[in-house]
Amino acid sequence: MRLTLKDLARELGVSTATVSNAFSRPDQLSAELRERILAEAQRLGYQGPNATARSLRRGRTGIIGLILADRLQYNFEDPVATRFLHGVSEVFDQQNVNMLLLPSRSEFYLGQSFDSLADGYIIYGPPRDGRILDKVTARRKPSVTVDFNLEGVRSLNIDNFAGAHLAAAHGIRHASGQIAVLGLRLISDATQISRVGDQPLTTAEESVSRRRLDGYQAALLEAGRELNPDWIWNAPESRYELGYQAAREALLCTPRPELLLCMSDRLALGAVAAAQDMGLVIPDDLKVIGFDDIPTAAYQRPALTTIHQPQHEKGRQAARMVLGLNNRSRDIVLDARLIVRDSC
Amino acid sequence: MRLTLKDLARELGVSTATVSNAFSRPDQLSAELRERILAEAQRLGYQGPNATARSLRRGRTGIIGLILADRLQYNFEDPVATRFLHGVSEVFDQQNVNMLLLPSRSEFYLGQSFDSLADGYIIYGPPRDGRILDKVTARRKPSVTVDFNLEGVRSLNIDNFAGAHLAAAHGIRHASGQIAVLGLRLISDATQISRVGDQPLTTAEESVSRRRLDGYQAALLEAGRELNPDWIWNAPESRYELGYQAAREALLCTPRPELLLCMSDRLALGAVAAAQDMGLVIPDDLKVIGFDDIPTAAYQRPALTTIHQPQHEKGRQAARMVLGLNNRSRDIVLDARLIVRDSC
DNA sequence: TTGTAGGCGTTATCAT
DNA sequence: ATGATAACGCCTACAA
Repeated sequence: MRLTLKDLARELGVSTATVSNAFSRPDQLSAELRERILAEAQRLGYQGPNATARSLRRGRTGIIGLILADRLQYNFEDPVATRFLHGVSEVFDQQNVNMLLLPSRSEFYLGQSFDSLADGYIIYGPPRDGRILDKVTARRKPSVTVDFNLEGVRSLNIDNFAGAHLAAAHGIRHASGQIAVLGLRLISDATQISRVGDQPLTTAEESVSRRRLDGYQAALLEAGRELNPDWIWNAPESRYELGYQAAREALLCTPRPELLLCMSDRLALGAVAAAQDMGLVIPDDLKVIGFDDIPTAAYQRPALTTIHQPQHEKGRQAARMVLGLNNRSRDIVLDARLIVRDSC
Repeated sequence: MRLTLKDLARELGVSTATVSNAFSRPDQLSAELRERILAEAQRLGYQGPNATARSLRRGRTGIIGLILADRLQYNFEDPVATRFLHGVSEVFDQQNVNMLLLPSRSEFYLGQSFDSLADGYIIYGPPRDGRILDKVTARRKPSVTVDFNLEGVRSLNIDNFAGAHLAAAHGIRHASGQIAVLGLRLISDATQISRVGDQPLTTAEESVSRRRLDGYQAALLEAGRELNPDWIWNAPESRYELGYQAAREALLCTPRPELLLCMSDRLALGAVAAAQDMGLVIPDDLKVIGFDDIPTAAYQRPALTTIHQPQHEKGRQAARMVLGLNNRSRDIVLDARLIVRDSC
């Protein structure tokens, strides 16, 4: 059987309170007694207070939950997510906080409700199932939404509208012909590439991508140009292959687009490959602008012109917000900036 | 004040047991009553059983701890680690298991002992502080060590010796001149690049890298050649810049090495860049072989010849082992294989 | 099918 | 400085 604090107390002939103090509040007992207790614990193989019991009693666990919009694995695959997590973990590391990774599969929350284990939540992207959000907000624990907004919860975003605006404005300065957009999650529940046309789009509140689209459109409008929904493609996920596929479709249309505005670098990199495989030269025959500024965007030849968003810093900020280390502003919006390289 | 199961029971005029069953064991009560309870819970804003209390009572949490050898952030940065986590999370996703990421900072375990929260552990790489391992093994929970071995704990490794042997054997078939090794964590507590010389090395038990070194040496010996410790450089971490720096040092020596055996692809990619910056042409002037086969190794020009290790599969296996889904063999060793590309 | 009650292992409060 | 004791919120025999 497992040793408990009580066993140890009995063995030593002291009270459980004292043993507890020996581990958790050294100032409450004499150094000498504490020493004796710790030594005995060591000898008997007692590993310290049971974390579950302690959490129950104390009302907190030292764990922050990260609710990830996508499948868990996606977040280890996509450099955008990875860099965000990297930033979060940097702060958690410093603060001795544990990170519980929670996918947003609804079975999880609706059934098991492990969620109450965490002292707070970072919600990275809008969960597919909205009921999860209800659950989290009902807990009234410190929470931060990232890349979307939720009534009554602090949020952290980049300025997607402005970023997209920069991209489009730069793009049309260099391309006068047809423009196509490779969008990301513009349509709920899509599972494959599709031309947007008259399908209903997500709203600006719930989606980063929609705000990017609005940014593109505003810039075009200001230049007296227009973006027909038929020239917008939607990808359900930010993946190279989907970018390749969508770009291929777009580039086979007439008139062939001269500018591709892509809502992620991974889509853009796929698009570049597709163009090259069709014998097009970038940026001469086709200009491509990405979004995110992932590391590969800079390595790639031609290097990708894109919008930089500070993912790592975003992660750090999110962590600081949820831990209450950042009590200044309520909502935070970080800047996005244009990085001009070779593709446009 | 927070609602508890008891409050809900009182409100409804039923027993706490019934309410508990409504949430956790639907078959124990009439569908009708359950419905009523759930509805009332919804109405009052009761979010389901408190996870901490439930865990205390049940003795398990549905959480698996991942003890990461390095700083937490390193694991989101290094593609080798990332792909491993990706594999783990794939299985956890399916099995409705939560993943608690634990860095191996000792303060954590020695003081707070949050560790007992987990139902089991995957220990990815040897923690810097060995006492952590004592703590974990003392808990007697299902555990798996990855990339190292620990008495009494199931382990998962790739065949590092064989992999390195393949690399070296291939290398000397194409290069007859001087050979240099860019090693990884061959020396404990190193914090920067250093030439190994007569510094003491880690043992084969505790380190992947040492087994790789043995593999290199065995292959060279079989070919009647030798590897002088003066031609081995050590990097404390697998990073591009360290590879660059070490390679630069090595390539400035006389005779200039013709073959670089690198213990990670990131080191190798840095080495390639260093060589190119020195005006060397790969593979004509210098041959480079990496280890890991990270995605970039294939993209890069010249594409990197390297040893493939199935990181994703390794993650899946580790997850299956710790969850007891894999009751066949005790220890597992996965194959590594040579991928010949352009750099050698 | 539903209710009663003891205990999971701690820690905080209040005595002594 | 140390001890006694009552929670923390839930689950599960067992009884009804």
